[in-house]
This record gives sequence, structure tokens and C-alpha cells, in this order.
Amino acid sequence: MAKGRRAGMGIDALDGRLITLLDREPRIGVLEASRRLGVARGTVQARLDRLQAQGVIRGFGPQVDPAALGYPVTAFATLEIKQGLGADVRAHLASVPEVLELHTTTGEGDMLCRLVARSNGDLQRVIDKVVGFEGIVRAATAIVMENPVPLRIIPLVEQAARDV
Amino acid sequence: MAKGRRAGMGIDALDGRLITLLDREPRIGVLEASRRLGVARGTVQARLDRLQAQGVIRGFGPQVDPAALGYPVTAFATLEIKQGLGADVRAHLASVPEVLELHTTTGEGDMLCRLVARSNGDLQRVIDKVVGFEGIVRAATAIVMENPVPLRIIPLVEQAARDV
DNA sequence: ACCTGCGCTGTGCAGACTGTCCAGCGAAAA
DNA sequence: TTTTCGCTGGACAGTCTGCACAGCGCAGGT
Repeated sequence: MAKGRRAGMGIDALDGRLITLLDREPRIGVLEASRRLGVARGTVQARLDRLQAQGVIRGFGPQVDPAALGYPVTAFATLEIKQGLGADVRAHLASVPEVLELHTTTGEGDMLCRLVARSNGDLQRVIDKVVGFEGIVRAATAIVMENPVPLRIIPLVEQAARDV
Repeated sequence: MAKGRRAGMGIDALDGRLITLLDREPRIGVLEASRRLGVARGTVQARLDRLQAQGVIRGFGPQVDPAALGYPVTAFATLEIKQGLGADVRAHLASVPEVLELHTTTGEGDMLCRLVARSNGDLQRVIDKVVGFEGIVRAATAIVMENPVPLRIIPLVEQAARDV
């Protein structure tokens, strides 16, 4: 029998299959997973523990759909920040619930954030709330129309498992 | 005793507390959750069933960290697409594992996608793979430096629960 | 004012799963 | 060769899940 794992970090084929399986059917639990994967229960348990300890799997929190919460509109805003006010802007944006995500990016101290709103009209309110803050020089908003590839990780997991 | 829910959709305060609790401690299960929330187990079970049926909670899949998989670099690419080739481009991007997410946005048939790579150097390879495709006229890439607000949903859930 | 529908409570039960431990085995590393 | 490490297969007690049922109180409709 091949020995799967070696030293260091990264994931092997079994890890990849386990993650993929859990992604497809999160409810199945360790025992059922071990049956599906054809390995002993203890193995699955050990793999899961290790994957979580390594930070590969952060957790199993509920995946909430903003649309079902009443926020069907998504937009991305590129922000230009006045020099030296980055920290204030970050704090401000973090306080806005409709800001789901914020990144600082290369460019000139710019930021990119993901917003949601109850409607296109409501988006105006959100944008006003976001950009109505000293330190934001300019904002460019792109409204999402379609989402051909929803946030995913499985293809990358499979590639990482292949690359051993 | 107040009657929590009414008709229609949306979430009430108990739903909000439940989601928040599960987000913080996903492993606790229905029974423990009912204890923490101070309600009957059947209530938590019913709420969870309903939230999933409504699509508010999509599932409890593993949250995988690309960085821990060996892809610590994140970037956003804005793509300009040649008229009429949108479908081909979507299919192409969907086939690239490093493309974690793809949106079509307002503008001129533009797209925005999230990429990851093994390093800044590797990012070049990924970008070449992404834009080396007939139909993509131009691409502007922004590399993520910091992520002051990681993808989150709890603040929005709490607001949605408050607005009843 | 009365009735109905609905959600929450508290309880019970059988079945299944979890956490944990252990001994043995085979392969890679020292 | 010897040691180390991961996987196997099995076992046990404790716990949780899925499901069901009767009672109760509130909101909305008759």
C-alpha cells in the first residue's frame, strides 16, 4: 500500500478526496466519509484533525446567501484613498455591514471592496454610506450582473492534491 | 412569549442568533445550540430546516484556505471581452482552477475575477493562462496586499435580523 | 368574542455516531 | 537493521440525531 503523506505541508490525494467529499455532502460525518473513501474511520479523523490544525480547513461554518437574506444585489467598488488615511478608511468600512469583504491592492493605496444591497436603488444608499467618509477620494463601482463562477475551491484543491 | 416569526421570508432575531452561534462554533450541533440559545431542541431543528429550505443557509461545507494549500497570492483581474465571445470566455475561465470566482459586471460586458497563485512570479503564469484566450481584449490586474475585512456575513445577518 | 393555524415547549425512544484507546502491520527513514 | 509513523480493525461508553406527540399561547380571520 502506498504511503500517502510525507513530511511538511500540502495535501495528498486522500486529503483532496476528503475535502471534495465534504464539500459535496457536508452532513455525512466521519464514519460515512470513511466508508465512502474506503479507509478506516481513524484515518479520516486523523486527516481532518491535521487539515484543521494546518489551517487548510478553517472550519465548517454556515454558508449564508446574502440574496436569501434580502440583499440580492452585489457590487464591487474600487476606492482611491487619500494618503495616510488608510487605517481610518479600513475601520469605517469594517463598520458597514453591507461591506462583505475589503482588500488593499496594488496601484496607489487603492482598495477593492465587495458590497451588497437590497436593490439597485438601495445600492445608492450603501455607496453613499461607504464613500461618504473623509479619506475616500474617488470610488468606481461595478454592479454584478451574473456570477458564472461562484466562489469555489474544489478545482484548486484537486490541483493541489495532484501536485503533491 | 413573543411570537418570533411571521409570514414571508427574512430572518428574525432567533435565526440571527442561531446563525451567529453556528458561525462561531460550527461543531456544536443542534442540542448544544438549543441550550446556548435557551430554546427547545425541536425549535432549533425546525429553524435550521427552514433556513436551509429557504436557501439562507446553503450548507456547511469546509472553508478551505487557499494560502494553506500553497496559494498565498490573491489578485483581482478586470477583463474586457470581445463582443459575442462572453460564453467562450466564461467556459475558459471556469476551467482554470486558479480562478476562484467570476462575475460579469456593468461597464461594457466586462468581467471581474478572483485569482490565486503560488507566488508573485506564479501569478504571471496564471494571468497568462487566463488572458491567453481569444476573446479577452484587455486585462487589468490588482494584486491583493492586505485583507483588512475577510469575507464575512455576520454583520449583515445581524442587520437583517434587526430589520425583521 | 370565538376559532383556527402555527410556532414553541418538553418529553420519549430507537438507532447511529463520536471521541478515544489499543495492538498489529507494513513501509519509509535513520 | 532498527526506529518511526501512518493506517487498519475493533471495542466501549457517552452522546446526539431524527422523529413523534400532546399541550399551550398568540395572531389573524370569522
